[in-house]
Amino acid sequence: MTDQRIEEHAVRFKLLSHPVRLQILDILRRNPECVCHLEAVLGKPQPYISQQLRVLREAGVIVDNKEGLNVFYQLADPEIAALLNVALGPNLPERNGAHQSVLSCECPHCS
Amino acid sequence: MTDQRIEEHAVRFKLLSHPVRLQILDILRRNPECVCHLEAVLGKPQPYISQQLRVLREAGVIVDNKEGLNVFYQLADPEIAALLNVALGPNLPERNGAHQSVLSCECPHCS
DNA sequence: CTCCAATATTCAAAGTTCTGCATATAGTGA
DNA sequence: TCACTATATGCAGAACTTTGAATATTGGAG
Repeated sequence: MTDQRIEEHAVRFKLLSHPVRLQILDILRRNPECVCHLEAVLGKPQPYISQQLRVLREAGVIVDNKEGLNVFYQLADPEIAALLNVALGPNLPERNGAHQSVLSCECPHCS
Repeated sequence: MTDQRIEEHAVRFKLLSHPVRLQILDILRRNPECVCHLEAVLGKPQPYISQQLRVLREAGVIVDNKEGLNVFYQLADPEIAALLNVALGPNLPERNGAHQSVLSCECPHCS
């Protein structure tokens, strides 16, 4: 295992070592969701959510998908998905199935 | 997934997000090793290694085993082992088998 | 008991990350 | 075009991590 390879893995783990980012990834591994949805579920200010999304996006772990005014993010990294499966438990079909609407989110997918 | 549970997982990932700690864990998942061995392999000063070992020990991820003057550390957390298997690849038998002696290490296991 | 070798602890400076806030951009509909 | 809504960016202070250096502890040999 070269130093450079170890460093890359450490950087990946660092992405997962932040509670808000970890929670975002746990949500996105089930369904693509828009920023306003994450804002509603996590109860954090929107610029703060966007900043964490940027970190994940620039690392290539998630990708964004514009739908009108909304931006839907989804998990795009199978290795991260595998790590989440081991750490947080598998992404079960019953959790995975339907998109859970959230009252406080007004996006097209929730309303 | 409660906030507290997410927080605990984030803390675990943080342990793995440091290159030296990650490398230590990658070595220890193969064999128990003494501090002087890690010092020789990693090429870092001894107090520095001991500090990272303390972080891992206090988190309950490794345990120490005194043999005379030497202290041998080993991985003691199956969940961390599982994460390492997914991230760094499996701990193969051929890597796992014999303890690799290191010239610059003078401990009883190396000489 | 004294010395030596292995490991542990403490502390402080330098660097990084986190978080909140103010503001910018971009897409949509009137 | 203008106003509005959703999202993104930039920046700065606070908090935390990292790293190195000096020093302490512990256990064994003589």
